[in-house]
Amino acid sequence: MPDHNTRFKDFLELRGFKLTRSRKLILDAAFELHEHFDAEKLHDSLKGLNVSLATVYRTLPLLLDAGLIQLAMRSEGRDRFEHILGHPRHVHWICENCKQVFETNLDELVPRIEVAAKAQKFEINHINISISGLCWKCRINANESQ
Amino acid sequence: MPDHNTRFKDFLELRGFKLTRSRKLILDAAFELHEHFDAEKLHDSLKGLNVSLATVYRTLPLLLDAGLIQLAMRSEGRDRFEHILGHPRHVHWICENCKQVFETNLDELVPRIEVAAKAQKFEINHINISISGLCWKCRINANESQ
DNA sequence: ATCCTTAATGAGAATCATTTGCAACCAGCT
DNA sequence: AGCTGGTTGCAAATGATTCTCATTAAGGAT
Repeated sequence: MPDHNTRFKDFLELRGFKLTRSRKLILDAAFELHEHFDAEKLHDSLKGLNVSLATVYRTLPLLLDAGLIQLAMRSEGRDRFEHILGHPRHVHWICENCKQVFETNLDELVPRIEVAAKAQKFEINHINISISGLCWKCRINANESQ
Repeated sequence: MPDHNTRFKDFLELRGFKLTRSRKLILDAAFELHEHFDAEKLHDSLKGLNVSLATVYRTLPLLLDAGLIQLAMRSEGRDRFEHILGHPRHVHWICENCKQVFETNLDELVPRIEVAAKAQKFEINHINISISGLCWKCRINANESQ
């Protein structure tokens, strides 16, 4: 059984929630999508399996709480998630022009953030770093059209 | 004339937009609120001045583009902004329990981010760092109630 | 100062992601 | 197998944000 399955099972048990068919399907779908996804895309990937969009929305907070997925960003009016188990934390670089998202690792920044957390006795659950601007391709295009 | 006013004026001129009564009022209101605000709060602070909520929504992107405000975070389904002219960039620490927001400066992290940007030829326009978890007060309460 | 052109506004309707109410269902325990 | 309370699918509701459109008002030209 994959790691994320046992983790979800344990999480639900601890909270007194039930491991249902829909929840299992949603979790698996989230780990089969190897790109950012929103509620609708996740639901689409379950087409034909009779899982309602409402249940997808109801399950997303559980996956977040369980530390299985994280909110990658909000764009075009929707929340976009990504699964994180086994994935290193990373920074999101979002091009404001072409909307593409790039990722880099976050390792160098973490120790400094942890020092700041300790100083104010803050218990970190989640770090979100996103940087918006122009990717190299769009910079070139912007200069050409001047 | 305060700095933010001339900056907004110049920005609008450059883009061929008009400096209207509503826009002036909205800008001033944004700089009078010394806390995070969402569209509705900003609109409330203009009560009686006959500025419509739609215009507040229409002006927010202009203030963002002009670099006068920034999106501080999204919480409880709303976008929260803060004015930034003259304010140092900072990290947001958000307590998931009491929803309070704390701020620390960002100075130590910036140089490292800039190195990463240079490596991928990314032009940074905006850096957003928010960290969620538990503030020290809520940690204590959480432990007590176990 | 008045005209003119066109962007901008206020008010309300429309949109659309996300939530919720509810009756039927089923996971997990006895 | 029977209970029981959490869970679901569906449809309707919600609520932040956007859009429509008739009217108004910047700001350049006269």
